[in-house]
Amino acid sequence: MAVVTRFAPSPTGRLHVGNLRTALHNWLLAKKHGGRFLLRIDDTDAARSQERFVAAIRADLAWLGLEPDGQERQSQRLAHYEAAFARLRAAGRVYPAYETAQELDLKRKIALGRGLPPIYDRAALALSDAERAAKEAAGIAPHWRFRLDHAAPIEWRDLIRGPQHFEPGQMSDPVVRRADGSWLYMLPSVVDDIAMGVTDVLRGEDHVSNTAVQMQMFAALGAAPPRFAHEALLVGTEGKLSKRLGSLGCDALRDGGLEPEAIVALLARLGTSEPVEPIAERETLVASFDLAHFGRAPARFDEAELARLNAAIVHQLPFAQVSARLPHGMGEPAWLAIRPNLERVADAADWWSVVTGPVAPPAFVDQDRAYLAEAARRLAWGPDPWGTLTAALKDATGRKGRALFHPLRQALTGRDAGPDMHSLLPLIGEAEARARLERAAAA
RNA sequence: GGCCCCUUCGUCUAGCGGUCCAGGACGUCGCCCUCUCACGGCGAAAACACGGGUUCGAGUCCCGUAGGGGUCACCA
Repeated sequence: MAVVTRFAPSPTGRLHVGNLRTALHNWLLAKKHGGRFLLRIDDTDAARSQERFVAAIRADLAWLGLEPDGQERQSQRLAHYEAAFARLRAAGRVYPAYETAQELDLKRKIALGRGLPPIYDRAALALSDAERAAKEAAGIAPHWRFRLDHAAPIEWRDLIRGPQHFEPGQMSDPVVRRADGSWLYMLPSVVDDIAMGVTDVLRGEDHVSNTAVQMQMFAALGAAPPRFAHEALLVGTEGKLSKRLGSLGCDALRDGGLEPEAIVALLARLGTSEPVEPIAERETLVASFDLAHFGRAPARFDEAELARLNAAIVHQLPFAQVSARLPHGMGEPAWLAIRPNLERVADAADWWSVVTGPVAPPAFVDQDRAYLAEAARRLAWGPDPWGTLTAALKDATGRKGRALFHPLRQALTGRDAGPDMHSLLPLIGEAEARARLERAAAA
């Protein structure tokens, strides 16, 4: 059977690293099995959903190369939820409840205070017809809960966590519909997973208990449940779930000058037994992807590690892939010369400015000024001007090592370190190089 | 607090009772390459949370302790 996975974000904010990872893993899982990766916008919460975030999510996925093979939008599928709800209601699996949010909150606090699990007490289920009528007459609109079947334990074999077991009696009957008639995540998700033919639900472990109740929803709607896999969440470098991590959006990553390949390479393998490596080829990542490689403990996401990986990726990037992002006039030879010294592609502009000038070398002592004047006179153009120049100066002055090379680098680039002068000097050009040497000698 | 999950080098992890004085990757350190930095090559240091069991034998099984993560919303 063909594999169908889905990524179902709610458009209430930008995608962050946690989201990105889940999206990527679903994409990898689908591709690994030649299946389809679907995007579903979970926008049932009209108050919090925003159109600009829908656009941002699509753009972010496209930037990362995670193009969906199909898309759905929950706000356009309301009729289906209505139909499923009617079925459940007819089957007695859904019931009206009249408590206010404040009352429920109070009940929870009391239970917690007494050391009890804050589970809904099913008071609404015990209401008589007369009591319900009274509530309705008083103008109280009900919200609706899915009635969990307490008869048997809920079990499934999780593709990452192994055999799972939940006692429905220890869980609250989930609210599936608000008093204003709008839908909560729980039921629409099941209805859509059935309709979309989703075979594998891969999500964060914060969803495990949701899966337990959704198992019963699939059954109540007469559908076989998909396979489930819950991955451990990411934590920050300090080992806790950090605010920084939660707010580290895809936009911030992109603005930070990171390559999508670096983000993908890290997120694809972090927390798995596969080594994190600067792999730019998507096929390699797809081939090595396996849910069996996932650890069950939370993994740390380290921005420094991402930065290092980005540098390694940049060092491999061919000119054709970056030329559009390079400063005007910067060609392939310059890219190849500068590339090894970059952490981010954007930093290429800085080195390019060293080539184009002007540069500001330090003040030299008399001895070095004479040396640089000598260098300006002996500068000769050819296939390897730097090799020719340094060889000539070595003979003429007897200098060697650092004394021979360092003043030249400083005068020509204004810096103490940088790309190989053999490749840098031809880029600077004969006239400009001589001018820089003469200027430094005269300063 | 109840329930679920987790705990091996700094980090991600391999390990499914003996072949582990614990292997790999990243990082770190050293060496090499080299006219600088970077890249690259080679090498080294570095871990079984703690306490009890079970067993001839435990990183591997059991119990407990400590620590961490998740969840218990008219969020998703």
